[in-house]
Amino acid sequence: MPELPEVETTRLGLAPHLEGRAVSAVVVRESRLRWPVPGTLSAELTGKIVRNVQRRGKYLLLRADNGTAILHLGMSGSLRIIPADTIPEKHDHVDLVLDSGLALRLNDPRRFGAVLWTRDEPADHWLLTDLGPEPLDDEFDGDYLSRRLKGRRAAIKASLMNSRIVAGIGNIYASESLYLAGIHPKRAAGRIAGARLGTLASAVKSVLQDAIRAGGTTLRDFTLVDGQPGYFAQHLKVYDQEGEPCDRCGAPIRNAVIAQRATYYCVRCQT
DNA sequence: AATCGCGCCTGACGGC
DNA sequence: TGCCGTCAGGCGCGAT
Repeated sequence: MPELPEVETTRLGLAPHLEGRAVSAVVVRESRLRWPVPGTLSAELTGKIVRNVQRRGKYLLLRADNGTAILHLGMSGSLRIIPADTIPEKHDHVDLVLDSGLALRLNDPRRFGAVLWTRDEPADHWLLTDLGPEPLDDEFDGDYLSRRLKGRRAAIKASLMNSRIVAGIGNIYASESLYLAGIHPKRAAGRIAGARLGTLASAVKSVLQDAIRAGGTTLRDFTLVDGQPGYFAQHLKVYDQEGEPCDRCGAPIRNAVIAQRATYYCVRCQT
């Protein structure tokens, strides 16, 4: 589920509840996530103040003075802020109880998400160290793409979803960005003219920013921290729109599998 | 070095 | 109603 815009809207919702608050307890009901929730998490975090909530790609970073909790939502995870005494429901795996009487609660039916802990700089953690630049940073532009995609024969859509090239773009926003840029998702990444890569970098930024503004995309599991859905699904031009007419030319949107993932595009507008 | 396919999980949905 | 196959927003790993 959650790609960069969903994680960012989650971060924006969490920050005012977490920043400056102490963690009064950590409850792990199910530690079998993508990687086991470390047994040391509670001892490390209890009594500590969350200094700030950051995001890197699709990772959320809860920074304390002695280390950082690294959270990932996988395919089906979501985080809520709830009264600490709320009865847990199915798949409510981890709570961080706060001294405010509220709690941060992770729900993740498929358990592809993660809760980890590091005492070091999170940027040096093995999960984050190889991540490409943030797509919303100035560093991510046509020149950067030109350098990184040179010679690559993989489909541009697979390259956009490659977190070593650029962080945070998943299946929905890869399709949407390529549609906005007018680039066929199957085109070899290394065979796109420089000017078009500039257009693509701008399209990625525009799509992500619009999605963040709308609160992200809710297809099924994803919710904002208050339990409300994100509304970007209404703005999707191609994703999950197979057979619907293209906004621009009216041709039916197609669905094809590229790099093992469903991909949506307009054959007429994307070349 | 780059790319591909697999597997980790649960749940929803369509066809029979 | 139930069973079965397919698919789903991610991502690391081993094989090629």
